[in-house]
Amino acid sequence: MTFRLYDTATREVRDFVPLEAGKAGLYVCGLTVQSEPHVGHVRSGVNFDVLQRWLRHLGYEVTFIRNITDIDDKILIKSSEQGRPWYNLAYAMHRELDRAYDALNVAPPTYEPAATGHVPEMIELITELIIRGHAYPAEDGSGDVYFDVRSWPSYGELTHQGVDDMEPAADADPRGKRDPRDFALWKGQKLGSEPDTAAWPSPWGRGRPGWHIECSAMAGKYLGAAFDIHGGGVDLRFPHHENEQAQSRAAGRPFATYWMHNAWITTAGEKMSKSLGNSLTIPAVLDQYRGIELRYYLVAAHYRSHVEFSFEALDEAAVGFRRMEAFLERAAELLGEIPGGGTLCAEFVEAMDNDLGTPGAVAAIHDVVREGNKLIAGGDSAALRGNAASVRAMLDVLGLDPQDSAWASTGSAGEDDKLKSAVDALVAGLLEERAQAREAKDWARADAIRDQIKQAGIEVTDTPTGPTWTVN
RNA sequence: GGUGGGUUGGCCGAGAGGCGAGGCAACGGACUGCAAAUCCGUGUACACGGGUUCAAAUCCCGUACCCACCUCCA
Repeated sequence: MTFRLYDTATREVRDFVPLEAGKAGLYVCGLTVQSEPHVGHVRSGVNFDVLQRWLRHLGYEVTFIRNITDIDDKILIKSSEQGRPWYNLAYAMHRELDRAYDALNVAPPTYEPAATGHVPEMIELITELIIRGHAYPAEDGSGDVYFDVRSWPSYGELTHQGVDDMEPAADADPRGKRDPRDFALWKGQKLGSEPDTAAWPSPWGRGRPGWHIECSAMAGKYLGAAFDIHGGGVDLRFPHHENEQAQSRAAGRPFATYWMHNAWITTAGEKMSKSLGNSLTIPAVLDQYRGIELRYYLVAAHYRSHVEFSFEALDEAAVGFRRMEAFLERAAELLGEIPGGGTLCAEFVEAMDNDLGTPGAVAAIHDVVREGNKLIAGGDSAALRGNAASVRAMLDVLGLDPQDSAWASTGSAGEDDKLKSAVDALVAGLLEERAQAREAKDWARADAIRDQIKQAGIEVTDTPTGPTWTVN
């Protein structure tokens, strides 16, 4: 069975056929680093990380480019409000985003280019468009350069819209546009209101990039004129991706073969960007939940499904994930270590091949976990070994292997271990006493000891191999 | 006005013509001194109204409600 994915441009699930056998080029629109990342922002990071992992699992050599937009109107406005340089705000938020990705085990892309580092490539592309008659410098002397929508007959092809059906942008700045739908490739510096540091020299005077041009320029630089998959959030289909495709193709570059778009996460029925307080930023959520639990929550829904975020649903997801995790822990106690490289079960593979069907993949893991739990009763066995290895391997494809070093708590790990062995020594004596009471069938005494330990916040659980304890 | 997406059991969330994905919760049973965990079992779910079909949550027509995008929001 081949890998199939839903292509937004053709609106159908298609077989993935790479331009070059064995290789996959992937470009994903990353974030505009203007504020702290929230749950909605990282969904795209997690979704495309799963895509990357699946492609690698299938044996593709993946080149994954995810950009950072580090200059735009919002960054300039916000930084000015906060009284700090725009580049400081962008850099700080970029680091914040990296931390969020790390906390969710989102693997770094092959490269993460930033818009401000690619002005020459953009100028080159804009120049090409002007030469070919698809772009023009504004006639009002503003220094802007616009893409000429009317000059490109297939404009609107990605989102299946006719130019004449588009609502003319009422609020668009009409400075020197031939058509209100023309969009800016280059924005001339507004002297006085914008800092000098936010302007770069160009053939059309000092200025800064339009939004869309950066992605066309950077995708072209790192992936070539034609590449396999372009991804991003649904909101980017229009205008961003439509414009990227138009300006790239108008410059003679075939651009992406497949377009993938992830759906939204909303809260209280609204886009997070509108309704966001501070409670849903990644650092705030990670105060209450582990990164692996949040990632499981995100992966358990299909990437094209709208998710209504709630802490109740996140709670449930966390419980469901712990079922898998607890199985691996019990198996590890019996087996010593669970080997890597286990086989993926057929249902899992089928689900993943079908447009990254992570919900089905997760269900498949739960089924294998159930089998594994039955095998545990039989102690160490080849069957259990294979089963646990399989669970681990499947979780790993989803970036959810609890034993992945990426999840190791940073910094205080050694401290935790010391504390754990200290508590263990203290509890051991009490458990020994309880064991004797149980031996004598003195249940009242045994339960009293268990209650005493519980008072200290430690839960004792009896297992076939003896009692264990966990904090809280 | 244009272009898309959605409405599934108490909850989350898949599926896309025929056998009840999976998880959480609940209830019963097994196991356990009791718990916990685990396993087994228990559900007349597909917004509404028509239609097509031997068969519809799934296809078609209509209705209602919700959401997204329409030029710098993942």
